[in-house]
Amino acid sequence: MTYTGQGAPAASRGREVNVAKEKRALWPSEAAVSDVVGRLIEFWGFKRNMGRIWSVLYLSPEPLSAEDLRECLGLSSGAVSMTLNELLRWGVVRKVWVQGERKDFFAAEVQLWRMISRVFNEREKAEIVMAIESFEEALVSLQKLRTSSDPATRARAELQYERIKQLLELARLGKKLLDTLLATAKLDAEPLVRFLLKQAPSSSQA
Amino acid sequence: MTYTGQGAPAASRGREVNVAKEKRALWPSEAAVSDVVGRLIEFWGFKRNMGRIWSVLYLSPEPLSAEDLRECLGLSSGAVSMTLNELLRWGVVRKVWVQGERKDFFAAEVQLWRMISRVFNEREKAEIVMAIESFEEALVSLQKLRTSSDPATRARAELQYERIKQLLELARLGKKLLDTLLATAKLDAEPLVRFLLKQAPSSSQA
DNA sequence: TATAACTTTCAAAACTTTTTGAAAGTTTCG
DNA sequence: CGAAACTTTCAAAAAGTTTTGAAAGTTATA
Repeated sequence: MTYTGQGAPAASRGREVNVAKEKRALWPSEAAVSDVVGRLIEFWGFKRNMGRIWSVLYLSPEPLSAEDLRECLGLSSGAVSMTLNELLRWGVVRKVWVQGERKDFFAAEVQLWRMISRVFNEREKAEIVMAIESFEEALVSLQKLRTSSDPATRARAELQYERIKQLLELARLGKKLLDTLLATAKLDAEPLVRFLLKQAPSSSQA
Repeated sequence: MTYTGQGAPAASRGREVNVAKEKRALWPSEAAVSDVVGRLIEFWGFKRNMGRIWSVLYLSPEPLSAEDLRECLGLSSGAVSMTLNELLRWGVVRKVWVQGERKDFFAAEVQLWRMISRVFNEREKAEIVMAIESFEEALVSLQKLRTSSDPATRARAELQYERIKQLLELARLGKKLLDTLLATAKLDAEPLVRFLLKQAPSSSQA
C-alpha cells in the first residue's frame, strides 16, 4: 500500500495514449451538483459516492467507463466497482455497450421519477411495512394484558394499547403517502403532483 | 464517583425503597415497540437510542427519570443525558416536574404530527432548500458556457443545463410536498390527510 | 489455450459515529 | 456553608462504516 494519493501509476505497457491525467476534469457545475447530490443521498441513507457517481453519469453526454469515474472522482477502482454494482442493483444506473470497446460503460437512469419510485418501493416501503407489522404484533400481545386481573396492569396495558394504535395509524398513513407517491411515479402526471401544484405557490426567494 | 453501573447505590438515607433492581423491566410490547421505533429512527438518520428512549417515554403512564431510562434500556448515564438533551432540542420530549422529587422527569411529546412536523421542518427542509439553491447556482454558472464559442462545450453545457433543471424541478416538488405536509401537521385534519384517505384503500395483507 | 484487458473481491486501514464512565458542575436543603 | 443528590461534560474506547489496493477472477480474442 504505497499509494501516495497523487503519484500516478506511471507507464505500464498497454495503451500509453491515456497518459494525460487531465482527461476528465469535471466542470464546476458538475462538481457542485455531484457534491450536493452526494450529500443529499447520504442524508438519505446511501453512500455519498453513490450520489456522486450517479450525478457524474447523469450529467455526462456519453456513458462513462469505470475508469473514467475513478479518474474524475478520485476513487479507487474497488470503490468504483462496488458502488456501481450497488447503483445497478438499485436500478439507477445501467450498463451500456459501446461499439468497439471492450470495457463496460455506464449511464444514469434519466427518468428521475422512475428511479425514485424504485428506491422508495424497495427501501422505504419495506421499512414501513415492517414497522406496521411490529406494531400490530405488539397490539396483539397487549390484548391479553388488557384483561389482566391486576388493575394496575390493566390500566397500563390500556394506555399502551391506545398509544401503539396511534403509532400504527401514523405508520399506515405514511404507507399510504408512499403508495400514492409510487402510483404517481408510475403514471407520471398524476394526482399527487397535480394536488401539490395546486397548493399555495410557496414563496421562492431567488 | 465510583459508580459501577450495576452495583446498586445501596442505602443512602432518603427512600431506601428503591433497592429492588427489577423495578422497571420493559414489557415485551414496550421492548418491541422501542426496538422498531429505534430502527425506524435510525434509518431516518437519528440515533437509535433517541427512538428507544422516546418510545419508552411514550408508552409510560408516568414521566420517567434519567435513571429509570438508564436502567430499563441498559445505557450509561452519559448516553441517557446526551440523548435526552437531543430529544429536548428536537422538542419531542419535555421535562416534567414531579411533586416532591428532586430529579428531573421526562415525558414524550404525544402529538405525533407536531413532532414530525418539527423535525421535517428543521431537518429535511433545510437540506432540500440547500439543494435547490445549489442547483440554481449551478444553472447560473452554466449560463455562460451555453454561449461558448466551442460547439462541443456548448452542446455539453446545454445538456447539463437541461438535466440540472430537471433535478431542480424535482427538488422543488419535494419541497412542496414537504410544505404541504407541514401545513397538514399544523392544522391536523387537513388537505393531505384527506387526500390520502380518499385514495384507493390500499391492499392490506393481514 | 494463452494472454491482455478489465472487473470483482476482500482483508486491512482510515475514517466516522456512538457510547462509556469518571470527574466536574449544579441545585437543594439542613 | 457543606454535603447529598443529581446532571452534564468530555476524552478515550468501542462500534460501525467506507475505502483501499493488491490479488484472484473473468472474458474476449488472437
